[in-house]
Amino acid sequence: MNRRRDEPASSERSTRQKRLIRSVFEASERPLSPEDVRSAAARGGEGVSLSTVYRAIRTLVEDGWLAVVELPGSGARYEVAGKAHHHHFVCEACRRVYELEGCLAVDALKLPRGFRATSHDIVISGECASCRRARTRR
Amino acid sequence: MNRRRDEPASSERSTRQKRLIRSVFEASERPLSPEDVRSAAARGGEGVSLSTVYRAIRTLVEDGWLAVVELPGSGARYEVAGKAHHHHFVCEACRRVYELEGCLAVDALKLPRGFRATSHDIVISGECASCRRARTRR
DNA sequence: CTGCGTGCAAATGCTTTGCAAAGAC
DNA sequence: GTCTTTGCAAAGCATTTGCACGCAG
Repeated sequence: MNRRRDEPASSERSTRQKRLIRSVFEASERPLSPEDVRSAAARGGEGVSLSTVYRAIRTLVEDGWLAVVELPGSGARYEVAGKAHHHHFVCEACRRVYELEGCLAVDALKLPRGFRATSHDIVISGECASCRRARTRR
Repeated sequence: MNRRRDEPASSERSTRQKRLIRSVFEASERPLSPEDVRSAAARGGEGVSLSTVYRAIRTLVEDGWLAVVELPGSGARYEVAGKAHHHHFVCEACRRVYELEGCLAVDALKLPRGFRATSHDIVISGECASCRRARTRR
């Protein structure tokens, strides 16, 4: 039904940079910012320029290969698309982003007459287990 | 229990600009961006500089008089705090922000062990009634 | 070869900050 | 008069874009 999600649009050229950027996302279990991607890519020897990361991300989002994750109080982050519908948890202490399972019945929120929803974003903020543990001694 | 929410902290001076900025928020029924505030304020003859708006907003948020509204894909907006708990709807066509009544039982989203939630943001995106009407002819 | 993709630097757009002048008390 | 607040311009950031060169096909 949808285009395959494991490769970019056909008209694009395969370059070292693009392959590297995609592998960084595939290896990550949490949403990444463009800078996260650049530094992660840099760790592997050959790097990528930030502008290339931005351009690649834009294309990958348009291709549907990446999903945008908007978080309150910080720039957008991205994660490989196609995962089961889920939402995120942001730890206010360490700023790490966790993926949560499942989704509320958002349909329960009644919209005004004539309004039609196409998507929703839910972000829970709080304190993650490791920060809590660290704070409450040990 | 909480500080009064109808006036700023006591140590601050009352200036024409601050009074104007607060009145703009009180007169608005939807969240405003700093630029929204500046232009709304400007309509009333005497204006305010953007930097003053930014400074006032920051103070008002710290005082708890304003609440921050984070929207996917655009800068933060602000609304007077103290309203009943609610969420927002962003029309993807006209970009207007509407307030929705009620709230889902967010507690239904199970957090991992040890995680503690302190707040949540829910934003529904879609098409509002007036844009839909305009699009479907008439 | 032909042309898309990349890196760098410059340009943006939004928000913050330094500083001298204006205003509140 | 003293100390806060304002406005403007400059500084910061994050993101985008123009361009010349390099690499994929």
